[in-house]
Amino acid sequence: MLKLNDTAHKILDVAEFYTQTKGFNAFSYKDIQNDVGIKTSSIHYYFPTKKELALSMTARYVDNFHAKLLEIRDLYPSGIEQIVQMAEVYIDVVKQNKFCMCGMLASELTSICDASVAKLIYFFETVQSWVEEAITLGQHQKAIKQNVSAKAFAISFVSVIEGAMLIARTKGEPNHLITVINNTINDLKI
Amino acid sequence: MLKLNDTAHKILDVAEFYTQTKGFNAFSYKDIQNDVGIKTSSIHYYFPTKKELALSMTARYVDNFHAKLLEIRDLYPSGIEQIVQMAEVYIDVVKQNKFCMCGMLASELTSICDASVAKLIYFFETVQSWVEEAITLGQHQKAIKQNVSAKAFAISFVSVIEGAMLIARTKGEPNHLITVINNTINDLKI
DNA sequence: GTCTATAGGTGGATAGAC
DNA sequence: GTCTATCCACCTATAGAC
Repeated sequence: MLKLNDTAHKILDVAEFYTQTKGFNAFSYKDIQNDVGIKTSSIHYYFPTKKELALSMTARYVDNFHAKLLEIRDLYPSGIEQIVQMAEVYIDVVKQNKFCMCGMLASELTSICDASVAKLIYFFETVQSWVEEAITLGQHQKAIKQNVSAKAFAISFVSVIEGAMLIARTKGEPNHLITVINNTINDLKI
Repeated sequence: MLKLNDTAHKILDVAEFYTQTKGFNAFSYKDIQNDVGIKTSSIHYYFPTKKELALSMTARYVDNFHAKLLEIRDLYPSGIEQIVQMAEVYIDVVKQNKFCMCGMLASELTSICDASVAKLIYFFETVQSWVEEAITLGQHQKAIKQNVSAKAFAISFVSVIEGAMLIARTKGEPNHLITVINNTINDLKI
């Protein structure tokens, strides 16, 4: 990720917020102007086009999210607890009436550039790999059923979270996501 | 659903196509004008506002999708085969580089009216109920594991399909969705 | 780096003729 | 029902002063 100054970060904060709450096509440079207190022309100084803004925003989000996952891995020695904590991150997102930024941009795929799409692909693969390793760890710790395929579970788990967030969103509360996560994790346990 | 004439249906066809491929916020009345061959002002004759267009489009889509599910139920006596056929419908959508309309609108939730949101909620509940009944049927037919909770499975299955469609979309091909579906259905079988 | 000013286009929507 | 004509607000983006 290129280094960004404070103003650039504030711009990305606002862009990120609107992307996760309303969608990338549902906010404008004027919205950023109002929230950051900087003119639209100054936003163009940092991000010449909206597509470039999307790329910087996505790159930063993907890096931050990955860092959060690595932090969870450091903090929790239990594989199953790592999965629970990761799920908690997503539940928090829905509690704030937000959607996963990468899920949102996946839906608005035609509005972003190829480099941003590549970041989305990398994001989902990274999260899947992280889940796969947590599952494998949990199996070594005899806390997760041995007949579960860590890889297959990881692929489905990321998908089910993304989908459940979307459905939870329609109801304005996270219960749907929480139910899906609880059922899925309970099925894992020995 | 209110009765619509041929022109209204053509307008909705185009709006539906763009919503599923690009998103509701990513097309304009001018796009419809170009594809249908009718001026934007005439579109407003049928659908005074874009939000009303969204509502009619959603209502029609939800009805059509439900009819398709009932048709599958009529055609296939096997519960497990009903699930396979339902999954096939979603795979076809992704093959056309489309996303589920209701998933798309769930992401763009802030751009539609409350009545449309209610249709989305109804849609996901309807599909879940249909899946639940197919699972219960498959269990009576001794083709699906008895220890599976039909209700819990249905909730997760709809979520996993929506999420897997979104992730498959980033790669431009349906393999991710197909993998998730195959893994999920294989786990069901006795 | 941030501003004013503005270009040039597109958005949804309306009035009124036919 | 469909058209022409038009409104005006908004959009992304740029030029150039400070």
